[in-house]
Amino acid sequence: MPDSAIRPRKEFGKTIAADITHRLREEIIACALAPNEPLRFDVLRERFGASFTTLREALTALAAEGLVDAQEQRGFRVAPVSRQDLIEVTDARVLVEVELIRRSIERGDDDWEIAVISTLHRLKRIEQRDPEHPLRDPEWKIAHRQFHEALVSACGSATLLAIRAELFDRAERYRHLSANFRPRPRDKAGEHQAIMQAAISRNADLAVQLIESHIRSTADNVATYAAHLLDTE
Amino acid sequence: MPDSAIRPRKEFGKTIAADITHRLREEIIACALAPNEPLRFDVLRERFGASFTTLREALTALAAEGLVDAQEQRGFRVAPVSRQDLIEVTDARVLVEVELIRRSIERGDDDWEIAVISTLHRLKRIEQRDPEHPLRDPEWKIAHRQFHEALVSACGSATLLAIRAELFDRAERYRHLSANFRPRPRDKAGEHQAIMQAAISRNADLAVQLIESHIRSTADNVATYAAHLLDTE
DNA sequence: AACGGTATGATTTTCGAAAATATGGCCTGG
DNA sequence: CCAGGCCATATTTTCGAAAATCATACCGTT
Repeated sequence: MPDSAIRPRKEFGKTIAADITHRLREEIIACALAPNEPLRFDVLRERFGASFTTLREALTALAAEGLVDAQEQRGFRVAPVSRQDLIEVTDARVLVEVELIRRSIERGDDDWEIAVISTLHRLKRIEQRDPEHPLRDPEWKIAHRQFHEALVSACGSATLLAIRAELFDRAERYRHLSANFRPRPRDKAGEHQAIMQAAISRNADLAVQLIESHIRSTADNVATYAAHLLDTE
Repeated sequence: MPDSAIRPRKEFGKTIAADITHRLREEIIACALAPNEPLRFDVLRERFGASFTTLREALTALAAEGLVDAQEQRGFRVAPVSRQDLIEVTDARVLVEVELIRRSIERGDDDWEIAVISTLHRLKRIEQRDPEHPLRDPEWKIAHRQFHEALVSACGSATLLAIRAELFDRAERYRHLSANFRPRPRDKAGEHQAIMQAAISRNADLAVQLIESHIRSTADNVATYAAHLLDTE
């Protein structure tokens, strides 16, 4: 049969709702939809070509993830940003990520080591090929995410990994927020390399320390260069 | 005007969807809807008197909370239980709760102390009045939840509190799971009292230690008395 | 002119029908 | 008798219209 007769437009998941959830999440994280921006159904309907209820389902899911703010009877909007929220997300990330790194270093097997090494390798390749601002490169974003995921992938707790993933998304939105105003990326390549080495050599204390300062210094960077976007009243 | 003319049936939130989310969550936590039970729309439609899309929205939200399992194109079901999941939830709770207790003890003011003391007082009152199995008493459940919430309420992080609340719900479902098979509740009153005293006297290390064993021993209890429900294959 | 209430338009929220998809039984060929 | 494909039925998923709710401008009264 002809495969693309009408094509009920599904790219990510199997359901349209899951697909739209995915696309909306990406756009919010990338700040293509700005913080606080109202998410009106007319607009979304035209933009994503789905019906009210399907969109509503996607927005509800994102509200549970903390990327969307649901105001009952008054619609949805992109979750606001604030210095306080940035601090909370950063602290929570440190708490969780530190625990997961420790567990992964303790439990990780050969496959884990291979995953850490190879994801870092790919990340470095992309950085060499294209040394400009990495956050604008979708490939870099994916590789970066996969490296950090690989680091904690051997922790053994799907529950904590899910929490970690949500916090990572929320933090990435802040990184995008400041990306346009940051002068130059600092030496992330070196930091990633050091973290990898500490992890592979099973030096948990060092890895934890490096991860924590990696997370915190990134957040500090955001806080300074996106200050004008965070202190709004 | 006549207030209950037709009454569009809204008890909890302002929207029907939020109300149904709330009611469904309660029933799942209380195991009125058993783990793994399929959540078919016909049945839910009759039970909650809402339409497909409204129910779908509620189920999607609960899926994001980890209480419902969404199988694309094959509907929803109550999230399964397992020994592994119980361990993960318990470990995650310890990680988060310990951190929040520390912060609350450090930052808590007079109002915090009052909240901790008064919520414990109410809890003890209810336990005296009705010393049988407390999980069957909705008032005890609320009071118990409020005491534990009060303990961490001064932590200063809405983000971590939200994560904590989700984990608390998931753990409470396991407690209900074993409630019917547990011979007698152990001395929770004493444990709560000790935790309160450690917190109020700002003995963080002791409070942390007590909370951790409180959480872990409850989980151990569940693991033993609900063993036949956890080791299914 | 200021205030309060009301009508109007805009927007969200809910509904049940219709389309899409999965499930289970049946039939055929080996 | 079993395996594999096909049709019928059950169930989920999506849609756009209709109801409910909110926001705003208007009008009359003080």
